[in-house]
Amino acid sequence: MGDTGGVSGAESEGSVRGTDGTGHRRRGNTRKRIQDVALELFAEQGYEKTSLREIAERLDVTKAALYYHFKTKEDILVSLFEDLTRPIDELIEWAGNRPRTLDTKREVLRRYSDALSGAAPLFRFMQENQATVRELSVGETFKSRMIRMMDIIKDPDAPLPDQVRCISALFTMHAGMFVLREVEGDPEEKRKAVLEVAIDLVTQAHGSTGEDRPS
Amino acid sequence: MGDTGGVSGAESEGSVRGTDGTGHRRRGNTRKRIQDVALELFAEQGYEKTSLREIAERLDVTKAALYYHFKTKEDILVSLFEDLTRPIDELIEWAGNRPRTLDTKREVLRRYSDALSGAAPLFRFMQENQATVRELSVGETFKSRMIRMMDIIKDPDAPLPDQVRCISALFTMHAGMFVLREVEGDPEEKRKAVLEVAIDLVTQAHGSTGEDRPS
Amino acid sequence: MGDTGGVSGAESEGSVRGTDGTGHRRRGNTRKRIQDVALELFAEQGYEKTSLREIAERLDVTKAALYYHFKTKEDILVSLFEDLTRPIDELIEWAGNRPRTLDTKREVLRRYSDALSGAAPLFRFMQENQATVRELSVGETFKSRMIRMMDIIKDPDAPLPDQVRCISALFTMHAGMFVLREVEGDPEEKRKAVLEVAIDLVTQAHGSTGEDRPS
Amino acid sequence: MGDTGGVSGAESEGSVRGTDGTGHRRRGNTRKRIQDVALELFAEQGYEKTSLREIAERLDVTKAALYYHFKTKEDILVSLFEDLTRPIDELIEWAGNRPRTLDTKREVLRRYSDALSGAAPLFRFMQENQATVRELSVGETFKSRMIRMMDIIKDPDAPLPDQVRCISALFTMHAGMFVLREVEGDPEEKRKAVLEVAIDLVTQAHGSTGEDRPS
DNA sequence: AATGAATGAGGATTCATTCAT
DNA sequence: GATGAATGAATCCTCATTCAT
Repeated sequence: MGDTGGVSGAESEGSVRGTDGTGHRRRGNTRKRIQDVALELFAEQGYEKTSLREIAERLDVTKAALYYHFKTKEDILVSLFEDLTRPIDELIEWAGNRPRTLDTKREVLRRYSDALSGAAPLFRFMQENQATVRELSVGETFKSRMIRMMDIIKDPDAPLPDQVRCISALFTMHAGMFVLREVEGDPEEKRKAVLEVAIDLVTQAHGSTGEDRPS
Repeated sequence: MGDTGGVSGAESEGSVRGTDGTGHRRRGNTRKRIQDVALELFAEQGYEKTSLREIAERLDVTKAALYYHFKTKEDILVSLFEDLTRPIDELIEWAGNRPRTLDTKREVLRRYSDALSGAAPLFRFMQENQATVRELSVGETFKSRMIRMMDIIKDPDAPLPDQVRCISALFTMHAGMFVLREVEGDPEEKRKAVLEVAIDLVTQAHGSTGEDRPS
Repeated sequence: MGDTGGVSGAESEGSVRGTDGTGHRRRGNTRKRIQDVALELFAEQGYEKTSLREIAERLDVTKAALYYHFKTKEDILVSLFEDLTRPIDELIEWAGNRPRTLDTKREVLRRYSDALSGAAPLFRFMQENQATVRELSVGETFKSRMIRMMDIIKDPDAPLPDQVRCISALFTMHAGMFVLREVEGDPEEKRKAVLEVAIDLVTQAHGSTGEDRPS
Repeated sequence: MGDTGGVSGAESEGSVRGTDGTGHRRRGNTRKRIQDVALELFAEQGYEKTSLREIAERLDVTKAALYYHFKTKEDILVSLFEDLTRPIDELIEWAGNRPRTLDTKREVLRRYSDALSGAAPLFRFMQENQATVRELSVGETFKSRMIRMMDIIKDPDAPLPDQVRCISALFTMHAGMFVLREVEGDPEEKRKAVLEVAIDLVTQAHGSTGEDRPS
């Protein structure tokens, strides 16, 4: 499992022995281990195909143990979502307090790209399990986030093709994450290429409306 | 569900000749009715969440009747896929026999747009159930179709951003189908806007390589 | 399949084209073909594991066609049983009208051996599906036949070991049919060896009671 | 069912400590209770005809409870087989380390008789469900056990009739178990009669080869 | 002499969840 | 902080059988 899949950034899975900062017998990492394994399996096989039995078996605990840490299966997903999408919430908040200039939008895309690659497996999961996720609570949450993102970069009064360009910019970034796994090349370079195209799209969209032109 | 969801174009669901109110002689079309209902439910709720019981109930037949017409649940999906993706197969074949000029690519996108909107629910389904579909036989088939499409419009030696533009063009068309349901506007106009953006993307990708320039 | 499996001795399965003796377009062999295939599958896989679908598929007819010829699945088995065990009925009748001398018993065993190898697959089936067959009508019939056979060769007042010898003689002949498939050697020779042992057993049983001694 | 059917010798079925009449706390022994009931039903009705529903109902638990204790239906049978055929494995091992004299063979038969009657219902089951068992994993296991037993008492270079005698000895013991239920008499006496006949058969087989003669 | 379409009953199996310990 | 044992509801699927044509 890659580190990007880790739920709490820095230390994940690996460091099992040792202290958790307080100097005590480190326990309490089970919750995170559950999240890690769940995310990995959800992303790999989908939400429905991943059973709690499977998660428990991988962790070598019983299903009942999962229920000590999470109220339901859905709750595991919710917790992942909350932990991992905070950067995006912050981005949305940050953008809310700024004028909707082209430069802002470009900066938004740059930051979004970072946020996305910091939680790639989760976003891949959301993308590949839309039908399932739609009837889960995170579905609503995710959708409203996306709508907020669109509000930020898309002008509802612009000509339709320009609106499409903005939507496309966002989706290109999402799709980029897993479609480009099929393409050769250094991941970081690919990310930059995707970002470049997304920025281009938004720039073009802006250009035709003629608000503030890029160089 | 619009008529585009119907499996064999013209008459769908509605026209049930024979005694329908009295007994239940609705001869011969049961197979198609199953496909129609299945597609509708698969697209709406996802593949896993749609049970054969539900399909059967909607049609007012028993589950066993479904098994008379299809060998397995997956088989229903396969049959839908085969029936509905024929136009895309033909498109791929057509494009295979042509030089890969910009004009060809644009024509491919135009035809692809038609093909897509002729089987919108199925494509929406494939998009929203990728995790599930990946381990189904249609998953492989679909993936190989997509790769063929990419071979047609994408130059593997072009700079990365241009390759991304091409991929983005394709995904914009896919995503356009269901994301734009959130946007106001006439469906046909939206389709045209999406197509315009996709063609633009491919054109730009082509331009920077400098093969054959558009006007 | 094999000729011993054929329901009516001489011509089975193979001769499809041609006339059925009257000079007409041979029809009416379907019933027999069903019996042949059913016996083959019953013997190979067991009664429960053999579905009517499978039988029908092998014959390239529909399940419904089977119901034209036989009232139920069980009925197919019953018909096989009736057709194939006639020789044994006749043997029992023949033996019923004779004194129970050692010579009679030996002759019974000889004839029994013939009868058995004339319907080997059916007997193999009966042996290997006793649990199933027990609750079928043929179960009762078969059991009563066996009891009659025992009455013929076994003396209820003989010492227990001698009674066992007689039972063993019969079972040796049954088991001989399929256990010896594991042993190398010419089938006809094996049959003779089995018969020899069976006769020996009955002879010994008789000897100790001292009725009429063999040479 | 007799105690010989019990899976773990001593206390079976009956002794259910805990509140049995009131609630349903009959802790810990559920696994064994499942085995007991399954064996009883398998032997009585056959493997296929015995549904997990039936087993569960008899135990007054849900089907799902069975799946807590056993992975599949087949697994229940496998567990019975493993638990109950250990004595025979030991016998085979014991015999493997000894010269193949007549005395050894006789001792083998004696011990085999004991082993058989210690797991009579299972052996009856194996005998009566051969067709079914053949495609189950225990089928292979059982067959290889039988072949090992034959290796021990049968000389592959002896004349065919003598080989048949040895096979017959083994089958007589198997068949003896359930065919003799039809014959009057004390079970223990019947067992001894069967053993005597089996030993006789092996002795005769040995005698004609002339290795080491009995008294 | 046979088919096409369907049914009702039941099969094994899996799942998320609960709760006393 | 976790387990062992169990449940209830649902899943896909298979089967023997029927009947109008």
